[in-house]
Amino acid sequence: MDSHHPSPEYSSLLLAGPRAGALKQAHARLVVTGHSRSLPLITKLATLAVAAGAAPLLSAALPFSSFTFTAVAKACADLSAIRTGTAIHTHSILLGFGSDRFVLTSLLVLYSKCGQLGVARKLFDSIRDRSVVAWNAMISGYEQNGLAERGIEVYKEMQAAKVVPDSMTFVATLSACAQAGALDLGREVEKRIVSERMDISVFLGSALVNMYARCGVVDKARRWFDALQERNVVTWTSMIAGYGMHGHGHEAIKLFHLMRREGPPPNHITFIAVLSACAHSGLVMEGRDAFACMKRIYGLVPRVEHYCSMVDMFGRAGLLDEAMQFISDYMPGEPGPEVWTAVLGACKMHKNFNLGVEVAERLIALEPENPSYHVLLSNIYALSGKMHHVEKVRNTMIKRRLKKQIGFSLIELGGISHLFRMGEMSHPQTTEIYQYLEELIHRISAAGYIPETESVLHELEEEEREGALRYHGEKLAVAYGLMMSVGSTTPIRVIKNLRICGDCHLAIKFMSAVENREIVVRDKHRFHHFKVGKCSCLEYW
DNA sequence: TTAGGGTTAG
Repeated sequence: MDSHHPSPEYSSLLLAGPRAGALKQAHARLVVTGHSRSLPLITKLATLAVAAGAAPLLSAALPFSSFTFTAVAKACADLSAIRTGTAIHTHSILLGFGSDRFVLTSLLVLYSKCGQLGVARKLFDSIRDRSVVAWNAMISGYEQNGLAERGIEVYKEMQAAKVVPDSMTFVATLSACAQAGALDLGREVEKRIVSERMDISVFLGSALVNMYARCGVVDKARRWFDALQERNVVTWTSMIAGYGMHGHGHEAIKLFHLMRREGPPPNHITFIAVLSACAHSGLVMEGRDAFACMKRIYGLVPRVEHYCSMVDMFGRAGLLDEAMQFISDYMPGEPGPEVWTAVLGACKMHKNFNLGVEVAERLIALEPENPSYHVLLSNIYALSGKMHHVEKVRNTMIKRRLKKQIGFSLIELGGISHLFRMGEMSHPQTTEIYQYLEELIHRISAAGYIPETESVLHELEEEEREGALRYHGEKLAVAYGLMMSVGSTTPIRVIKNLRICGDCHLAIKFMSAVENREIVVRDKHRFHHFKVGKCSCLEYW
């Protein structure tokens, strides 16, 4: 600025003088005309503001920079303060930072942490010359919000755009693969990491262990675990959880003991993994021990998840009385729906209908609009043969317009995912698939398979009841996988978004035997490894 | 000097 010829802005400040109201107007003018970052102008403004006794004006007048916005946006993201964050976003545009890529990336993160993926994606698309950081933030944004497939798409777009990935790209993408069960892509990423001789940080190492564990290749996960230079609590927890998820409870406990001897101290999440592993393998004594040492040795106060796991463990083992006792003796406060769901699961498993109905009704009273509780109640009624009650629950659901989640199964062949809903007809090879499935059902029936008709009663929609069992998505997906790989020995891998039903579980056991193929199904919560007519879950699901 | 990361389960 030429001090001999004051600019109009400078003049307007002089004109305003030490008067708060006039200074506010002058400041607004600076902002609007884009001079709010001019140090001489701001200094003059500050001097006059102090003279006017209007110091609070000052903080608002401090010069803004991209640093200000990234710092504040990050703070908002950490606090999930979306309202303040949105205000910051507006300010950044008004003050001329609307296309700053640092600011835009930090806002992208803010919106994705607050679950607003649509806005995050718009910001991402608006960034010119996106840095690798922006790409990574978008991939992990989708992944963290449960939209792993979208994250994978972004990774593929990134490859197509020839952006050079860094280790964080791989960490985020591996996490997306783990969530989506995209083993093929996970392996591809692993190949890149290895061939580029990338430094395997503890983050990247944990991501690899986690990917293999959650994609159903536990031994490969363990090989990575053993090969890592550095392991932290997350690495250990991923591996233990991996064992638990696959029904290898003893391995999980063994690793947990090793961790206690020579690893980092376990945390809350480690204990959830350990307790769940015990619950799914019938290791009640080991679970009790773990729960006790959690408080006594590690000073960790059990949370509702831990209580749930304990109840779940007792329940699965058929110790319903102990489960109820545990709730009343140990759980502080009123037990919430999570705990009752665990009890209900046990009632269903061990055919304790009276307690089951009581608990289900209690759950519906707690959350009347939650469709899954109605489904559970109807399952209990169906199991106990009270068909008129099943019908009643069904009618309630229709009246309240409660829909249960639509199930689907995925199978990945040659890097392409094929999706099957129940009775799926849109696949180009539909006719062949159904024909193959029919033959398969014929052969497993000859081997002794009898459909579990009670499962069909769980289906609440009218159209689903018509021969529904026969054409569940998982059966179609498995049939497709088998049909497309006759003569091969590689396992068939299917991912399902809900829990597998009893009938499909039985049918796939038979399929694994008559086709002599290993079939791996990942359902909403666990893995089922079917091999020569047996499943790794040992019916503990 | 600014922006991005790995874990549980129902």
